[in-house]
Amino acid sequence: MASSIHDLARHLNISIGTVSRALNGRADVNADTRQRVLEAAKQLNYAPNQSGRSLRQGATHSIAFMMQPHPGDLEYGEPFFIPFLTGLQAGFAERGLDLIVAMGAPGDYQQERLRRVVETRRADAVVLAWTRREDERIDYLTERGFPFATLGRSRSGSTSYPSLDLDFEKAGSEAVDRLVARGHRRIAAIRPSLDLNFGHLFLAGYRKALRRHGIEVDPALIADGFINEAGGYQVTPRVMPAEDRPTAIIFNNDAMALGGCKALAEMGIRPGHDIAVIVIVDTPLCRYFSPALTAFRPSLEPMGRRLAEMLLASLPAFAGPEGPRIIREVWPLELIARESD
Amino acid sequence: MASSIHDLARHLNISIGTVSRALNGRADVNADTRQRVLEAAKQLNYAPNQSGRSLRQGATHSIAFMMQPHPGDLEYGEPFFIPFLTGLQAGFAERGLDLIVAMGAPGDYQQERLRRVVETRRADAVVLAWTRREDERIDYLTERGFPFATLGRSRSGSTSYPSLDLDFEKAGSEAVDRLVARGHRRIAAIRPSLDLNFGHLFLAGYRKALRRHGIEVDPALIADGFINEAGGYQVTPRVMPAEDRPTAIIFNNDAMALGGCKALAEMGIRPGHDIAVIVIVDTPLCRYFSPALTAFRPSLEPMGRRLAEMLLASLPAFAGPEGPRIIREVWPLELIARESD
DNA sequence: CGTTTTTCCGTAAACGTTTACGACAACACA
DNA sequence: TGTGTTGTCGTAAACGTTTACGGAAAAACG
Repeated sequence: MASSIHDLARHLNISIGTVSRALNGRADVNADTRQRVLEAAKQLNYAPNQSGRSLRQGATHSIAFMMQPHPGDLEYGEPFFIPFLTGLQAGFAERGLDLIVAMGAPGDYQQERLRRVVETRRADAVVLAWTRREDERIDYLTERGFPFATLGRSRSGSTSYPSLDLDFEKAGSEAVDRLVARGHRRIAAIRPSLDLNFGHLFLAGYRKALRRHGIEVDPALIADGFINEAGGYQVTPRVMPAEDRPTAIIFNNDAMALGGCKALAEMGIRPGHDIAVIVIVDTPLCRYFSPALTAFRPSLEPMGRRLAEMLLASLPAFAGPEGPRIIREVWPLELIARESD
Repeated sequence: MASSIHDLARHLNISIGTVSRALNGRADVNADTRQRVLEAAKQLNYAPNQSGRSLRQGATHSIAFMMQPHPGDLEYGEPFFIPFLTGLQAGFAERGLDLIVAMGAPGDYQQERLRRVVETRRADAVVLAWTRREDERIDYLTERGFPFATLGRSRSGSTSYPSLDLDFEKAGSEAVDRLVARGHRRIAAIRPSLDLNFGHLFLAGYRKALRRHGIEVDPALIADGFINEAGGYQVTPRVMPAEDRPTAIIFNNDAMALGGCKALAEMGIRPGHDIAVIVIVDTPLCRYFSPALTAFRPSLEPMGRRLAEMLLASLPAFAGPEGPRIIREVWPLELIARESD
């Protein structure tokens, strides 16, 4: 059915070795021969069998992005996703690598899927997202010596891997600054209950800024819940006591913000009127919500592209002449002022 | 580094053939031996090298989903995506198949990427989305004899492949019925300008329903544009003439609807008050938009799961004892009444 | 006990590549 | 002419599996 390198060689009356060398651009092949091989390859539309190549070279020429829908994403759709992936794939494609996104079932935290990818050598490296403070995936990969990069930092695995993260601490801090400048003193914070690292960073920034402004941190104004709309809906009322209510809320996640706003509305509290709302990571939903939510926006597509570069720079096979190096970056979030604060 | 079947065999003092047979559950291996092999495999955490397996078996054990972001998706995020993929991956995982999402750059219509996947035999079959009326990808795959299934129908490639589609014709028709029942007579329709098949189906349903109600189809009330927010924004004014304006609009796409509503708002026409709006494919954005948009909702996760089943049923290697069969289904869309109509 | 069947396992080929190695011819140089 | 160099190509091994085949031992059977 599909043509192999043997067909090509037979068709040209030369050996498969020469065909392979011609195709791979090696120097020791006559210019004429190379030309003939390339033409014949196009004509028979031959492309080397990936399994054969991988087996021989010990490299799959593909990078796996471990993607794990959270429970609730089925209704939500995770709009964060496509722009980042588009950049990531572009960054790898430039170096001839395929991006494969490896999915698991929602909620099972990838460990099993990750092991499969690594142990069956389906990819040459992996990209992790949703990093946790203590992340067993990172521990596993470092222990196994398998190359990877992360979107987000972690305390696991020291700092011996490339990582690209957003400055959630600064964003949390800036959100407080902005609210305080507008006269707010009682500011609530809502974040995911998982060990997700950005939740910790955000809260650190929030706390620091409050102290800087001489405002005492009130534990009653901090809550966490499931990282989805239902989580926000469920947990928001907890930071809205009957008396001495907060006048502002910062949500660490867009889905939680939407659920939270629903809860507020049901309590008769109008976001943007009776209470100020700021969201840390902007998505299209923040823009279309009513009132449009003030939010901090990441530049996802460039981030994807950059993380691909960073991972490749750490791999001996792809690093430049100066050798592999570990790059770690923290990117800013840009405040998009809208109507909700 | 990574352990091979040879290591395992040496460790157990048996031949690699026996190891392989034990691992693959063949009958001709002693129960004791099998037990020992399985334990040793777990202990050395051995998993068969995929490249080796694929090469020998001529099968990659993976299915490629061709995903192609449209221009504009970088801001939009395509929320359709994750729920469908989650179901798709679940359906394949049950049969031991990996789903790999093969991405290309935005806008270049996959043909190149598809060829690469097929010719380098990176997957055993592919799943196509965004089918067009005349779809060169389908032509290519049928001509090449490469197995595939589609989300959406097409006129290409006869009907010799499994396909799962939504009943856009019925939805278009029901949308008109609903609007007419509420007293509307001048109803505009906006759809994507690409040859996307669902755009044709929608319009057919729209036309049929109008005629059924004795309403003449006015070409001035039908327009098409880019399938994104900018497209909707740009094209909606064209169906809003100064006199004899439509009192309702049906959008064939959520992103276009959001852009269209923005254009309407700028013209001083309030969706849900001054004009009725219905969207054919619901996404979370329709729910959160203000006014919340009445829309037709697909059940994406079950669709993904079902399409996986259907593709597998068409493959000799996975079909049941009754042999492979081509299943084609059309699923209904459920009307979610909200505030905009 | 002899013969047949069954159970279990080892051997070796094959999948499609890439690449180290060596061979051969042509050429340059002294 | 002899020696070394360069350019080009063929040969064959190797990557890690799976599997057809055959054989030896054990079991079943008469």
